[in-house]
Amino acid sequence: MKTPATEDDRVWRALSDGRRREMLDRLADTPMTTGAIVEAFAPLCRTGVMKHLEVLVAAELVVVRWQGRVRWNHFNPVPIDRISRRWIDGRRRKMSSALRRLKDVVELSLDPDETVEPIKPVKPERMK
Amino acid sequence: MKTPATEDDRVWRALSDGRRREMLDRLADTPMTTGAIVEAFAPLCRTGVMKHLEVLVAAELVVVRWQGRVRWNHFNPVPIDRISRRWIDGRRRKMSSALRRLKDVVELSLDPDETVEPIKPVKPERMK
DNA sequence: ACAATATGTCACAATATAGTGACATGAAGA
DNA sequence: TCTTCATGTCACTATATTGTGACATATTGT
Repeated sequence: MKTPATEDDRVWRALSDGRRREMLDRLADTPMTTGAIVEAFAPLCRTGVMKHLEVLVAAELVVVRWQGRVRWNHFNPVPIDRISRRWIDGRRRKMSSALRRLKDVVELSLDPDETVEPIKPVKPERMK
Repeated sequence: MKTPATEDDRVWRALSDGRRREMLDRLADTPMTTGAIVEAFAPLCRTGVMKHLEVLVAAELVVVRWQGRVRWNHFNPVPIDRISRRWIDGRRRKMSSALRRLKDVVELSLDPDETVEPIKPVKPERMK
């Protein structure tokens, strides 16, 4: 990504990592201190956990709250709701027509001139 | 990601890049040849475009169909629908209760012992 | 046969990301 | 005060991702 990174970009990026999705999943059940998260994600080291949390906080998927020396990490569902609306719900129509097109195309693939498997060009091993 | 990468992982990864999301957005309107995509995404070079397409194909978000020497790239909405169901719809309940918890916590933050802003520990500039 | 076209592959550089260990600091408790 | 605890920051390595140019190959049209 060379553009400045929008809010949505940060959310998608944050969600692209399975560990972070798992962290969110746990935090959606209940807020946790950083230490508790570290235990839950062993053998990943504490610094590693904190880096993931940093990404989640930057995306506003996690909200931090302090209680003395303890840091509580809270899941914030708003950003996910936002990208879900913008990207999923806002495209339902497009998607269903795309699906229809795709089905047509795949079914037509018995036509000798057209293939779904790219067995046509160059040496078969190269043009996979 | 050190684990083998599941189907869902590949989808999330693919969606984490804004360019790829934009490609999908266009392909959702209409299938395109690789050349047409390259034109649309100038000044990104052809090899760059193909790498993005490769990621999208690996995630099954794009289905390829050959017609002579021309490669048609079709958007496949199924994987997005899948992660949407598993991750968004399947967590609605969790999310709304998390939101309630979060609101409570944020409102309570007038309590002198508890803060949302991490202004407590260490030197203020360091413990951001 | 030949040239132009559309695509695939390779080798490489630049940058981003994930992860670790060492060290530092404020809070809480004895 | 002194010790432990929870956390933050820095320096560094390893790996992944992104991007480019050069070259190769099949298809199409002349």
